[in-house]
Amino acid sequence: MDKESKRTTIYDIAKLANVSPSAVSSVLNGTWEKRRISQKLFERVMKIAEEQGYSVNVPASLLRRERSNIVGMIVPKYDNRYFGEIAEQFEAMARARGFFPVVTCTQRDPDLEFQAAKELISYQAECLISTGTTDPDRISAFCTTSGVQSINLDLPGKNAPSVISDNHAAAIELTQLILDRCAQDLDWNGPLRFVGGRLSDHNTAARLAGFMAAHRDRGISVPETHIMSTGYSAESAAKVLENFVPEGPTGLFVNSTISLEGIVRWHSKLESNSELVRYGCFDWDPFGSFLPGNVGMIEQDVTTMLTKAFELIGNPNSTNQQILVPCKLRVF
Amino acid sequence: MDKESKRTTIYDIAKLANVSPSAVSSVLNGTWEKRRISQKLFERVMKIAEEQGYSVNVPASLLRRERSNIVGMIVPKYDNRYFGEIAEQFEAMARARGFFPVVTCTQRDPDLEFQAAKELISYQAECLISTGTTDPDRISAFCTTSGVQSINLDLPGKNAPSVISDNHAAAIELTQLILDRCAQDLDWNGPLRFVGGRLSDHNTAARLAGFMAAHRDRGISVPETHIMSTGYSAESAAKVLENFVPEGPTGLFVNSTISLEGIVRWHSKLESNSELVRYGCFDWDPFGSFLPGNVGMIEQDVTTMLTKAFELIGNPNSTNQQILVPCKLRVF
DNA sequence: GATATTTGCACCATCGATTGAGCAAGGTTG
DNA sequence: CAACCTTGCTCAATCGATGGTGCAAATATC
Repeated sequence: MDKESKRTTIYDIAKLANVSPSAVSSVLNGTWEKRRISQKLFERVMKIAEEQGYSVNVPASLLRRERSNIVGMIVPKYDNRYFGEIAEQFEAMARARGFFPVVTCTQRDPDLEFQAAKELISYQAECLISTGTTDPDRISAFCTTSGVQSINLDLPGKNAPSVISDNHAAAIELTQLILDRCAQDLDWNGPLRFVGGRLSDHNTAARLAGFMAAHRDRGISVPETHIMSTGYSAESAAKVLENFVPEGPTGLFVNSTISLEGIVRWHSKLESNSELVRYGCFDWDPFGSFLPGNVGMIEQDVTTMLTKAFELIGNPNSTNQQILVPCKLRVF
Repeated sequence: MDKESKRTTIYDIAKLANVSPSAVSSVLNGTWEKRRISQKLFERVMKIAEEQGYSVNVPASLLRRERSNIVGMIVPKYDNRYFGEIAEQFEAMARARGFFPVVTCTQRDPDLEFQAAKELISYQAECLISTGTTDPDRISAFCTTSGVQSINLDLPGKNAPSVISDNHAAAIELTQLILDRCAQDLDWNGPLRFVGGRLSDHNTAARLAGFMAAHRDRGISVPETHIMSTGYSAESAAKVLENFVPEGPTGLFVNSTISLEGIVRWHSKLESNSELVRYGCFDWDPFGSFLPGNVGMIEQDVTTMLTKAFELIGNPNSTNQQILVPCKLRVF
């Protein structure tokens, strides 16, 4: 109880119960029956342990055991529903499977991502899930060297199995929806503009490909100036449209909720023709359906993605395949 | 490189470099100069360590050292900007201060909260920050027994210092804003309705007190039926208003973004008089300003709250005080 | 050139928990 | 009652890293 009092150990309890530390250990870690400790001693030790507020020293325990049960996850941001849900569900699912989840947020910074990965491995994580990581291959390579399993989520990599959304298919659906609504509401047939994201990133590329394919299917050609991918931030999305004043019907394919913030800001400030704007967004937000002009959003299937990811954990013969998970189109 | 290859240890490196493990250890943990290891040996060991992809076994290291530098945080949800920012900034600030942050999300489940707290302590966390915890005192009590510092964030407790928003003052401001807008836009003077949250929870109580005070200041009495606190969920907020059809001007004080979802859903489905509704929300969301009828939101000052919290860490003579942090009113 | 000092490392106990091996007391079997 | 089994524990090595202590070899001092 002193400031100086160290946490109680099995040795303290052993002394109090007048038994050996190994007996205490087996009581506290559940192997007491296998080790033929009497019920009576079990109860005595448990009582003392509770009185003393004992809790295992996990690091010490880890040192001796073979498995850590720690599963690490790297997430870029917590500022949207998608990553928030990934983190939340990952933790819940990991716990349900007897793992100890450790999630860390790396701000889309490749160096921080790598650094955090190394830290998680230092803490003896058995598996590392890299979510939306800018440079997943560097992390996977390091994991391989360290003998740690790694899995990519959301963005694929070459050095580890990847569970990602079927961006291409969903982008086609979303593009069709926006085009349909533009035709229906505005009597206008595109082409749409593609806003947000990074062309160098796999997901943006796949979505853009779907976007183009949907246009191609309808015989609509998209001028290069309509591809406005300037990164993942509300500011850059607002900026790229700053000087764009729609002179007639306009349709936008918005690449993320973070870009959507910029779009909505731009849209709300339009002095004219704002009612001639329709857009859809790849990613879901609970307030999305109340935004004027928003015709629908893509909700990625986090539960299925994580389920697939957990199926890979501890499965050493998994190849570096890409597992595509279909998305859900939410129509407003 | 085998599946079976254990991670490389200082002993492996020692063998390869033909030196003692303790020399390797001091090279790798930075104490080599103090321990008078030659520059030459330093370089030799570092080279081998890199080639072998060595990374410290933190648990083993922790076992021997006195400090773990682990700071744990419990967060209820990642489904809104407030907690998302808390988690994100906590991690960044902890890293900047040389700590290893571990955040875990406990779904507003008191048992899970307690369980997670115990786990974090087992992992030798030096300090535990309980954010928005239903039963913080139970956790603080356990921390005290275990000799671990604990700090409450967002919701106060009696057994540990608490850093919380000045809910009362901000609620007064928000209530005044909504009342002003109702008067201005609708020529109507309240009383407003108070929706969402739990009356048993300190923040809801403080906000309600502010809400009532602002009404009292203007000589407006609030009927009991206007207090509609039915918990933290969009469903319950929508449900409590399900059968309420405004017959004239209506003003709402919404207690959280999660409740706001329900409110907006209700509002968007109104068949008449929806233009006679004004509301404000205690909590900020980037899409909030685009929601029709929303006159303003309270943004809690996460950075200041966390700064205060970090000032408490390692400060044993901190009393179980409540530190109030002012909020920012965002007017739309 | 003898002594003192510094340099450069190795040795070993230790942190707390785990676990294979071992052993004494009591019980069973023939 | 001897041989054997079961019960109920204890002993001691071990996991990987750390750091106090010690000790040769190299260098400096007079």
